Amino acid sequence: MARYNTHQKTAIISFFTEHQTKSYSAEEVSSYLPAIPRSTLYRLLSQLSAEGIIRQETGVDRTSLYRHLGSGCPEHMHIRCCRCGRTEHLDAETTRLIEKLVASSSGFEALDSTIFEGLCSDCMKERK
Amino acid sequence: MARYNTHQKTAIISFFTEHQTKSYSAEEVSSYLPAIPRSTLYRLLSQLSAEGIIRQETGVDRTSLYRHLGSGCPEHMHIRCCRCGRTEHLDAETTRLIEKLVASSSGFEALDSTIFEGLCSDCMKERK
DNA sequence: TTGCGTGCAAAGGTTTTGCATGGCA
DNA sequence: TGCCATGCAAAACCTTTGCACGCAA
Repeated sequence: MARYNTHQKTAIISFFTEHQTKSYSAEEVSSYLPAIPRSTLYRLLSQLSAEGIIRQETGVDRTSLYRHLGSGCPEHMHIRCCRCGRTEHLDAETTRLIEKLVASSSGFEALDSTIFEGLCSDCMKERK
Repeated sequence: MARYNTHQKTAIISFFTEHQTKSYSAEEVSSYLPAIPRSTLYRLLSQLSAEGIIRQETGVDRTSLYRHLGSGCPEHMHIRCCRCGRTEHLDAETTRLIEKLVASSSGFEALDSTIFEGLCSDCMKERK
């Protein structure tokens, strides 16, 4: 486990503390902290996830997104058409309902960042 | 859009027609059809997805999985801990309930292959 | 001083693409 | 015959890793 507090680590924690409104890709974090090389960035991102300071999610393009764990900023789940790629978001009410269902069924605290995959109405019509 | 019916395409369609019980990675399809190079395989996999013959999903490791679209084989959704990686599946009842919620909210036909990300009970405890 | 963390460069794995050739209609 | 699809190789992309050096404690 981590032992030292380096500037790099401190800088990344500060970044997430100051940016709690959304999730960021490694790319975005890097653009805010250009002095930190990618290798170190990924190492720290992974370490901070393990420490429970930030959390790692999967974005629509399947790359990682990172978010401050204490973020009090509820998001809504998305659904992406696996045929045409169209992505929409579910309303807040549905998102909360699903969170509750998942929690009571699995004991996990589901993230609001989940991306469902499915067929949109247009693509369902196309399907003979 | 596709025009020609080549053996490669026919072979892949046959593969999925005969294997409807689960989703397959490109790697797995390739092991069944070793004569088809990866580039062609990916091109056809993508084309068949667009044609609505198979569908493309995201696996736990974020690589693509492909499944016959007509598959009458219901699966259950999964939830994966974004801290420790532990993955469990939701029971069938919860899965169906969520599918209905998503459908009525978005008009999309949600896939049972969705993977939620969240914090498992152990990791929630560790979080101070 | 000790050994963990960093930085660099290179590798890893999946998926995509350019281009000349081959094969379906 | 005309054009689409294939095959090969190489690239693209995000992320990980090996290794020697630097720095926190």
